[in-house]
Amino acid sequence: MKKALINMDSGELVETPVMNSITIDSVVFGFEKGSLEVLLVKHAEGISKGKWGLPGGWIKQEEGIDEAAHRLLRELTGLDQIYLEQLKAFGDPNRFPNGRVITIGYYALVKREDYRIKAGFTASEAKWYKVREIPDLIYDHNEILEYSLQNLRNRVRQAPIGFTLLPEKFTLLQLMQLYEEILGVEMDKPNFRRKILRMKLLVDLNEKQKDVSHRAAKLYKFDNDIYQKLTRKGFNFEF
Amino acid sequence: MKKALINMDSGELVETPVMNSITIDSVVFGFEKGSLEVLLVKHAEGISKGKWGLPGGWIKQEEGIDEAAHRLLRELTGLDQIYLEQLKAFGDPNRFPNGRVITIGYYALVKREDYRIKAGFTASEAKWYKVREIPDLIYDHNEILEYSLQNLRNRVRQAPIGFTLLPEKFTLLQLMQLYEEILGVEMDKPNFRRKILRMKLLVDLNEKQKDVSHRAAKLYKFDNDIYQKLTRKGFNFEF
DNA sequence: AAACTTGTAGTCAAGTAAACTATAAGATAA
DNA sequence: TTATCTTATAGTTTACTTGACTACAAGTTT
Repeated sequence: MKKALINMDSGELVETPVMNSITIDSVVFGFEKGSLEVLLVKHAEGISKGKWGLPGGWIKQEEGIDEAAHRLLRELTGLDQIYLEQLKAFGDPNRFPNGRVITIGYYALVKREDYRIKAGFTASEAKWYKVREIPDLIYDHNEILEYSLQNLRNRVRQAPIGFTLLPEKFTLLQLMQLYEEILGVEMDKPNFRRKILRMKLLVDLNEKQKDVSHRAAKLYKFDNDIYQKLTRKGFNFEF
Repeated sequence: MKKALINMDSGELVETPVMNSITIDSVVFGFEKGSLEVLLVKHAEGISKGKWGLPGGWIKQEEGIDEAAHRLLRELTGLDQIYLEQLKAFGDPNRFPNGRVITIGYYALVKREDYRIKAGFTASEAKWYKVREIPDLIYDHNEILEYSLQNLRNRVRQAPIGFTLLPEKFTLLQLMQLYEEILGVEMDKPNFRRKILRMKLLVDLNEKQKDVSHRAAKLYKFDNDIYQKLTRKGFNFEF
């Protein structure tokens, strides 16, 4: 068994410096058919066997925390190079049954179309749950999820991170429904379209939807350059 | 020497569960005479002797992290019951010279008038620095400070946390100058006053400044109840 | 009393938002 | 092939908000 020994007065690491009372747990959001969903994994071992929880794990001693979050997500779900941001640390002394473990929460936004290709999981191990139908999770994971949802709702009004949840090419209606779903409000189509187009953040692809049983809508994509410029001078998405 | 022993495979704590590779560092903001300032402390021991840094320390095993942040600030500066919020965790593997230590950053907003009464420090141990005149700090504390400043600038536009930096009773001009200082912009007095009064967030105290060498301005205070209501439906302070 | 400083009120033009109506472009069914 | 349905897109109107600016009020200092 590999061990760590720490002088509690100076805080100096006396033997091998390790970092194993800290974990990372990620809330991975996806959007499909008008619903906001979260990726959960089923725990295979220990007391929490069979229960669902957020994907997560231990930080290695030589890696940064953002780095660890990316690695863990890659290991658990096959997702790579995704939008991932730190939420905050959760450290209630009793959040974890055997001893004190602090966890650093992350939230990720993924395009479901990409996930389908890269996933290394079977349905019994990882599953998308609608945010309105989340079961009882292990430890304080419900609290972390709730916090990240609240955070997402705030963030989405300050920065155009919502786009990260949509496919490369999307229609204005899809975008509007995404905002409606996240913020829990109803919007007016003409007004939404005018407002978002005025921001000049979207690029008209001069393409239309295919295989839809109604008038096809124009496809747009998100322009990252213009977004960078807008962010620097500060802006917000009040709908 | 008190020690901790941890099984690195399962993550279980084999002996006394401890939590000492995690610290807390707080950025304490204050506002005086039109300047935004940060409280720094001088390090008395170790390699960093004589250098300035953020007030911080180790989390105890049986306390929550918010709790620890409050305790540490109380111990180091005598400040109690202040506005304190978690920023995020900083965990670059090399941020700390002897071994891996993750720190959880907090930021605090205090009323300078209160601080003067409660401080238990002499000037050689703790000092307010203007944010534009911060010296070289230990470890990655400059980075943490920079991050918290950025965070403050964002937060201040979403929620009326700025009030926390002002005395109980303040004038509209003081409030405006606070925003100007934090956001680094110039504002128009009449417009600012109209905008902020329309929010109905301030209570007119029907009192005036005293001992000023010009026409005395009305004093206002911040109404917490109304703020709570406003927060629930979401609002923002764009100036 | 004049000059000065800061506080407070109001005006006006330009822009924005919200609610709503109308029409266009396809798809499907009678 | 015409009518009907659904979704996309354009435009109108009214109320409100913003930003720039002017004016004046209320004290202080010289």
